[in-house]
Amino acid sequence: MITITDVAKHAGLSRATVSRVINNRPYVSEEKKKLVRNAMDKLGYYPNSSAQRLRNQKTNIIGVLVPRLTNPFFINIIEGIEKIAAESGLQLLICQTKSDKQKELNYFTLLRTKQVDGIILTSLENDWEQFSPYVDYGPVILCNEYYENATVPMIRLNQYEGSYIGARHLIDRGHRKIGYCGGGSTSGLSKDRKRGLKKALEEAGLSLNPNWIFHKRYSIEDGRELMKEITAMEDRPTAIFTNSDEVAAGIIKESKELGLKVPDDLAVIGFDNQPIAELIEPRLTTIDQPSEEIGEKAMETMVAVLNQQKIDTNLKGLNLKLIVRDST
Amino acid sequence: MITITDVAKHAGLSRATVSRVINNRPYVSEEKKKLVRNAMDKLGYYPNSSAQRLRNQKTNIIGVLVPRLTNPFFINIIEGIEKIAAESGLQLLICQTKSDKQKELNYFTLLRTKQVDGIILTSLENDWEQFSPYVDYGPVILCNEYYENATVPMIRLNQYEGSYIGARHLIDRGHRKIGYCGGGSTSGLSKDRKRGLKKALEEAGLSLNPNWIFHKRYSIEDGRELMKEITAMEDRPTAIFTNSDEVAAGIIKESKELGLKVPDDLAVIGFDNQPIAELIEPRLTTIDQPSEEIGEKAMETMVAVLNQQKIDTNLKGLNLKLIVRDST
DNA sequence: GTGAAAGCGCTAACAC
DNA sequence: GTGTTAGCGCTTTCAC
Repeated sequence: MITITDVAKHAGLSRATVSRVINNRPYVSEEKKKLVRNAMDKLGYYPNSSAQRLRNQKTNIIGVLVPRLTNPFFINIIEGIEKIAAESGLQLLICQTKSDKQKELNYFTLLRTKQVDGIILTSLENDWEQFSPYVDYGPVILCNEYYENATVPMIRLNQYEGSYIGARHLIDRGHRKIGYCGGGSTSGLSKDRKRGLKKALEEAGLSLNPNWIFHKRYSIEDGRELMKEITAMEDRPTAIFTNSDEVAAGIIKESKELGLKVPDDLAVIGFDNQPIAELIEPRLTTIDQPSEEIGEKAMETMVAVLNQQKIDTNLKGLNLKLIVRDST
Repeated sequence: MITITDVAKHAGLSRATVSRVINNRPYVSEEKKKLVRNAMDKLGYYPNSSAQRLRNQKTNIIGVLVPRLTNPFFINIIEGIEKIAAESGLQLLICQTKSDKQKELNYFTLLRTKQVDGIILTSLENDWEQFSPYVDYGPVILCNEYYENATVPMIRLNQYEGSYIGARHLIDRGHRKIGYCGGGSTSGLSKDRKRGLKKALEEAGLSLNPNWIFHKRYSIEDGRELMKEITAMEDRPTAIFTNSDEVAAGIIKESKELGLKVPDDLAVIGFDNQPIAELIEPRLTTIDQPSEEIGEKAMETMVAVLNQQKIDTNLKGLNLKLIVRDST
């Protein structure tokens, strides 16, 4: 392996000077700079990042926790994060929690072992109480998910509003028996979505039937199962509000096998506005989330925090948009 | 920050002994082991990985290059890679090349700056000639894509066969005017897919019409554009063989807007067997690829290489399977 | 079994 | 402007 010492020798200079050139530090004459550059080229020198990291006590890597890579919504967030990261010369370490509490917590050792300079969380499995002790080991930022009482910066969407306009849409379409398929965790997002729905129902003099509340459904397959469950009920909702386009797509797919018509027999509203929402038939009415945008904001915030800038921890949420298509 | 020195002091022992305990080395008495463990717990000590990496001259990180994270096929490969990586105590650094030649090449600096111990490539933008000089900087393994003349281990699928059975299926259905939408790069995969198609055509006394060959289409949007192009032709194919379910889905979607019937006006065959293939209507006939499996094999090979085991560079390809649904 | 000491490759005071 | 030197936190001879 070629080291800085080799380059120094080859250029007839000291390691300090070579280091200055590598890091674009001032106080090096053009002449010596050229000498160093030549030596580096000739020897094919590349600085050893482990050594740099040990010396500088930072890695320039940010850990990004997502539930799973199969969900386009999180890929979009990553896209936004990556864009800003690249601009700031930071790398990403992408970690799948698989929606597992323990895995999520374990990834905080990245911070403790100094493998990353900070962590961005896009989903939350644990309660804030579980997290809070880990937050001392380095900057942590929440992106998408949030807690009311967390003390770290949170980049969030206006889930309460989003859920409200979705529910209103169903009510305006004449539905009075509305089911809900949502997270059911203790996070702010999860609570706010349910709150928004309830608010809309209440305003219309309706209430949320406990039999029509379904938790922890994420995938297309989950959606299909859910549809089977619903079909088996005596008293069925006429519309269902879901937490993701995947679940909604599963419901629609299964409804066809079951010989039921969407939206006539069951109206379905998704969440995310993924590509699949356009592809499936009937096309999915859904709530569009500016996912890439929150990714960008989260990373910008991380950069600010790493630069010791003070920032507001609880930023106001961005707005969501209802996309009306054919499933409602 | 708590260092090994702190732990040593606290336990009243030397740093060497602490290090032995951390790394489960023999020749430490149970008594002292306990002393060290207690000190580590009490102080909340975690070893600094930059220091470990510098000292050990390895990172235990493998770089994985994929074109983009939005493609489920590559996510599946990653899933397989990750499974074996976890078992071997290795971490993954996932990198998107965005199908950019330069970006792909740039990621090899990860190897040169010792940020990763090895690289797994799942797609190829550059020719083998471009790559070969970089291969000296550390272990490189090809997974999915391959070159005939490459000197690195290659985990591959039997693309020639896969393409052949797909084309045969189309021919058996009575099609004589078959279009092809494929990579068009110099990689073995790209060449073999075209070869398999040509072989099937030849056997049936047909040939590939140059007007019906389309390159570099990857996304749903690309598929829609492609369908528009095809529709605008005077002499149109009656069936099209695509390189991915996304493109195929785009074709189907657009055909509906255009008022054309799949498969009657145009039969479409996909590649990958992604979730979308089941969801879209008509459901997609496609070639199933054991993507997770090649990911696993690739990582197993990487582990073997890192352990200095000799391995065969050009392993025989795994077989592909035709899934017949409604689009053909 | 245990410890002292050297050194992985790099950067940054500090001296000149 | 440039070089000398110390040290980031860790592991591993080598001596005892």
